[in-house]
Amino acid sequence: MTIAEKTGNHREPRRVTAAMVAAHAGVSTATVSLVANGKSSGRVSAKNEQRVREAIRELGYVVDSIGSSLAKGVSSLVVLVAPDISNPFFAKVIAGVRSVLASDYQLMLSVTDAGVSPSASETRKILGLRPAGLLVHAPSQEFLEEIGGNLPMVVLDAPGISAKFPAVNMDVAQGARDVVAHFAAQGHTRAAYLDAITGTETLAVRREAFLQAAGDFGIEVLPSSVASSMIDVTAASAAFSEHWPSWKKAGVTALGCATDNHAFGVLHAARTLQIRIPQQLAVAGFDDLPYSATSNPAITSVQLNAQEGGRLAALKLRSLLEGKSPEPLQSMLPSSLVVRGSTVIDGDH
Amino acid sequence: MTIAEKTGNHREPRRVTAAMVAAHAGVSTATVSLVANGKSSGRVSAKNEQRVREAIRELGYVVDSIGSSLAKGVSSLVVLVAPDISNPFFAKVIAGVRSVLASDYQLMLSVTDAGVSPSASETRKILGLRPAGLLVHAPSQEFLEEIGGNLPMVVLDAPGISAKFPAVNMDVAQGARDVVAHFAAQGHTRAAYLDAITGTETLAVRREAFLQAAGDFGIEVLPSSVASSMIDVTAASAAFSEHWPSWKKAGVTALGCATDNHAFGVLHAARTLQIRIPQQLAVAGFDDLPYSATSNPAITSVQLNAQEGGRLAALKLRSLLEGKSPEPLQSMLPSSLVVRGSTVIDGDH
DNA sequence: CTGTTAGCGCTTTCAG
DNA sequence: CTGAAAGCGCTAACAG
Repeated sequence: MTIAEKTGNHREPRRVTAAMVAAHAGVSTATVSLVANGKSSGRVSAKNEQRVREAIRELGYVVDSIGSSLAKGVSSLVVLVAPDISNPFFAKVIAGVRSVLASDYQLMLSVTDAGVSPSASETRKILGLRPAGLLVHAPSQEFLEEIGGNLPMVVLDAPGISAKFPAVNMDVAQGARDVVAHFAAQGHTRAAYLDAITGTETLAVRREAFLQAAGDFGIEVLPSSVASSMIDVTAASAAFSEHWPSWKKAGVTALGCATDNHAFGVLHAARTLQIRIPQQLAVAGFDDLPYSATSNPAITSVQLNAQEGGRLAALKLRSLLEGKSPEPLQSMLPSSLVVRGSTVIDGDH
Repeated sequence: MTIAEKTGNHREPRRVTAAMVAAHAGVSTATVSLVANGKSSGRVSAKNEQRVREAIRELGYVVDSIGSSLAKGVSSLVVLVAPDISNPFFAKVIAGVRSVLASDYQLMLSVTDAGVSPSASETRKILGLRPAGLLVHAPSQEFLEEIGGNLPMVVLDAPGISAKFPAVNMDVAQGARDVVAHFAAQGHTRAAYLDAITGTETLAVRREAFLQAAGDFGIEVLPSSVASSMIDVTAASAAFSEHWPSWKKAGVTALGCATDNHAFGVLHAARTLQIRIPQQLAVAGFDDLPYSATSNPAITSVQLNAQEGGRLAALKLRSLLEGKSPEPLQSMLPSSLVVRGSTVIDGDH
């Protein structure tokens, strides 16, 4: 039977229930439940277990997660809440998470519009699924409040969060300082910063650390030299184009970007505006996307270990779900600055 | 109360049930259900409806999706199955989908390892959630078989699928022909193709159309000039590095890539190998990622309208969910070749 | 070891 | 118009 033939007729295929399996195997549904959930050891006779397994296979029975969730009060769903899947950086986080969780839990991604944490009503819908746990990437403060502490949850990339909360962070502050130090070493004395519009903590930390370090290194960043745009190449490009004239006038020769996506937008605008990079303007970003190494020029960027972050966060959640307390409760992953052609003429290509 | 204070105590917050609302409003749960689901018109008195609404607000009641799903036999979940979220292209598809579905359905993304459709067991888990419908991006044939036709479903980017099936496709074949025509116009006579390793139809179509068009345009593509790698900048880079010596020997001067990600890998390797692009090798890809315009050189690519594709697919699914038949059943979105510096010296930058 | 039973929270007939 | 009641499929006590 081809797919085409099956089309259109969405008739409910008679769902195989535990009761059917029980009848088939000549046992009770309780026994079926035990076997199907791997809780049979020492509670079901070998003979019955065997029978049930056969019946399950023959009938193609799969535990209905809805019924199961309702009975248990919780599903086996782990929801990964991410405000910015468009960021390729994020795919690595997922890979890390999957490597730990895939076998025992069902991972689902809750998607929102670019750069935004779920709204209150979206959050409630997520909670309505009764997930076993939540993995939250770069959440806004409001979102965390919304969730409250009544669900096993691990946050990733939320530097502002209390130390009592299971979390995995990237040392973006150090990254920002590295960027500024690098700018200073290159002799820059006036810089600008292109921020992202979003309530995300990690981005606030990047900006604040950048500004602070600038002060420490004697690099001037005028208030008017801090702009922001959505995390989007096009939006960043537009924002930069708008601000460049005044920045140029103010003597800005170096630009820190909240993300590599922003840096890409700047590169793009720079071509149109005939700005030579890095000679006229040095540009650095965060995230070190796979594309950042091959752009023109290649982008100097703060590299973050996304996959390891995802893996660690998933491990912590796993502990939580098993009733243990994650050890250590919080982890901080180092970041490192990768210097390329967008900040130095002879940079790594 | 701060988040920190709430930490650790995952005590079950007493869930507000319909029964509690009913008691509060002095009606039955049936009435609450009616009102909560907006089915009250003409079935509940204005007075009672008012009371129930108040009670709902006061208690902060939210319909429990698990209980609801069990009773109805289906959830309000729409699962978007995507084999390659690492592709920024995909974020646009999601944006399109959300614009149509967000308000009435709950959208969740099922993630897999890069480039692979869900395994049979993963598929069953997805089905176990009893989603209202499925949106499937670039599925493998096996996955479609697995699902069967017993669930409202719309596929995106699956050119091989039967015409009877609701689908939205991108005209990648035309795109491939455009690439070849472009190569021919530039005087190339020997080309290679860097394919993706995955069971995805759209990629097979890209390759076949490329090879076919090459024949038509008198461009030779030796069997040994077709290589493949995972959809990943690093993997593509390695694959290209490995094959380049023999391709070079064979006189290859143009390279078609299955995706822009592959093209990025090639660009990357080309730097190391000191291959001048496009003088020595012209490189073109598919997807026209946001990054493709700013790479070095900028990548000539087949542009696909991802967001519109997502929107159309969601509209079709919506029809299906409302019991209607999508009109038209299938849509084909045009593609267009964007010529840039990776294929012509004076290309668009 | 095994089956019976009572829900989980909600929707939906079906009498009143 | 309204409420009582019967499930949806499963799990967890609890008796045997």
